[in-house]
Amino acid sequence: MELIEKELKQEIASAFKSLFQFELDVESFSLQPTRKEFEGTHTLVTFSYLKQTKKGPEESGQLIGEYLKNHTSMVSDYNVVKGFLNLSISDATWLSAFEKIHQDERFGTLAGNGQKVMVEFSSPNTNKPLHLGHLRNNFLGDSVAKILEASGCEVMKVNLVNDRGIHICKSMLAYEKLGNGETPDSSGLKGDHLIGKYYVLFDKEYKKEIEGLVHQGMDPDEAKKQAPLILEAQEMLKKWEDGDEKTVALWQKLNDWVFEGFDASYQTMGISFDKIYHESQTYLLGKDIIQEGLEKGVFFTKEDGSVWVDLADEKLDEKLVQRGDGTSVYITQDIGTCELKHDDFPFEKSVYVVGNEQDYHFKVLFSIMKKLQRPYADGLYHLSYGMVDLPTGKMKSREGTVVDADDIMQEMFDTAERQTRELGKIEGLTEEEAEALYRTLGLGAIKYFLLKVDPKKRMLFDPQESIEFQGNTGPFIQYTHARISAILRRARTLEVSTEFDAAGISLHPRELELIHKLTDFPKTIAAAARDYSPALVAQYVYDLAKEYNGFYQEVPIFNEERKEVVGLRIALSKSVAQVIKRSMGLLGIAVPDRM
RNA sequence: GGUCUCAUAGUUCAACGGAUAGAAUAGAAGUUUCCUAAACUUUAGAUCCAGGUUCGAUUCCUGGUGAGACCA
Repeated sequence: MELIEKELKQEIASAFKSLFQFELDVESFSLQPTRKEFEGTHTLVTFSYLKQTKKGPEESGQLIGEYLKNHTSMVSDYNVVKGFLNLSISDATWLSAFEKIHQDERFGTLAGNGQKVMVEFSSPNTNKPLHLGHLRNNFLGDSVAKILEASGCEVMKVNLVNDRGIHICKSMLAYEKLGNGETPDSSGLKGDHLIGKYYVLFDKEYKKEIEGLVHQGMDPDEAKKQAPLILEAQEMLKKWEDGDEKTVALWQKLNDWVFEGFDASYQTMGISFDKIYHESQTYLLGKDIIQEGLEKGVFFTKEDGSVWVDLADEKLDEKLVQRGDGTSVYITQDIGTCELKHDDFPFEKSVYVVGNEQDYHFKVLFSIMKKLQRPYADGLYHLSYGMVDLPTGKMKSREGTVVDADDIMQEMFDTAERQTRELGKIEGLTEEEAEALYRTLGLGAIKYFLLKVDPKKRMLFDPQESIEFQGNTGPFIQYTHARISAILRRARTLEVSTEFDAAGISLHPRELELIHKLTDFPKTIAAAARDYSPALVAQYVYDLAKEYNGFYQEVPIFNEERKEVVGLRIALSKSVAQVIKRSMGLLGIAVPDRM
């Protein structure tokens, strides 16, 4: 499927066999792209094979290069620089590879492999709205799911909502005690924002109480535990767990508002889930598995009755899995939920998109599942991502110093609108079309910005400067697509043929480079799926778009005198547009036909 | 105290152990009678420090420095 490269590897393997009587494993060696300053497109590093060839690096390269040139029509030329054998592929080979791409509507989609993969992401708390960190999480999860699907997996996207616990009780308490009974309708606030407001309010009042107690001479740590508000919140949590009607009703009402708010945000983001789990339904799970673990000797009990697992041999220390009074800790319900998820959707792999502050937690969880001998334990994967920093410092939701997800997206839409108007690009568009375009561009910008960075690294988000529409950005790629669409429209009105005759054409270096990039698409999907890395796709599509812009600038596409060449270039443009569209689709980004 | 991440141009990001460490942006200089200038071309600028492994280290190992997270 990887066209050219795979065949070339086979030719090289047979060269090794014939020249050095050595069986080279086609899977185990890789070719590198040739650096720009040298002739050729594929490079074999011969340093690695000197033992097999029993010759010097340059002589080995010469021998292999000469053999390939004489024995296969694929290789048109070669050159050797030190231990690097640079190969040039014949135009005919490029053209026939391109012809396959051009004719394949679904080019890049890998054949189904029957593998089931679950991807869990988003996982919001219902006491506050989504923020910038959630955007990175949501876009990552959504994109990884799409990439896995394209690589041939059957994917199920799930969201585990944290809708119970002390933090929700804080919002509930503040709403009841300090609120005036306002609703999303009466306040004009989205449900999640309304509840978030009370969460911040709780914290403010709570801090006041602590200060007061400390002022009276109480130890600060003690004051945090003794403040009346926190005691009340704990009382409320207990009532909730006991099923107190009034408390549950309040909880239900506020949660419903929050979910309405979340749904609106998800819709704006353009993401969806196949299934939603609620912690209020799952928080008691896992206890039976603790029992099972005790019986199997995976866990052990301490004097106070608490249950532990010893992971010292993995440098993970001892970890509590159940308290002395028999109540659960976080990991208990995660063990149970993991099992539940597998019962619902018997996956080979399960990906958790969760921030890197939980690295330790997931190491422990996965280790426990292995010790419990779950057959799927090896397929569990924590897609850990770094925090998104702001220039002003850390985000703190309790203090209200977060960048709100809805606000950011709105800001992006506004920026897109302003820039589009400034460039005078809305002529001929209806109001709705223009509005849709702003959204497509704004969303493309923020998604691309968050996805192009290696997930595991922390990244900086500067609302003022970071989001640009020039350079390595979503809109740059979207623009390239729109530009090609314009060319294709023009081609139709001119009734120029997009057919091409491969015979006797000598490819322009820019064309060759473009075809080369196109043939890399399936390889990119495979790599991105293997590493769970949308960043690889982003990098790929940026390179492709950039290459196309260079091509566009340098090579005339509409040329009345050489129709057959023109046809080929239009066909090439069409394939590039198609691959851009598919690649951006993997990132969850739409590409407009005009902008 | 223990464990885990990260460290690259002024800034934001790249680089299966490979060639002269790439982009973008900000800076300097150019390109629109011709398919969309949200574009293109030219230019200047970087691997935290000290060892080790080898034909070759930004990458792997050890120690240090700095930033961050987690565990009790």
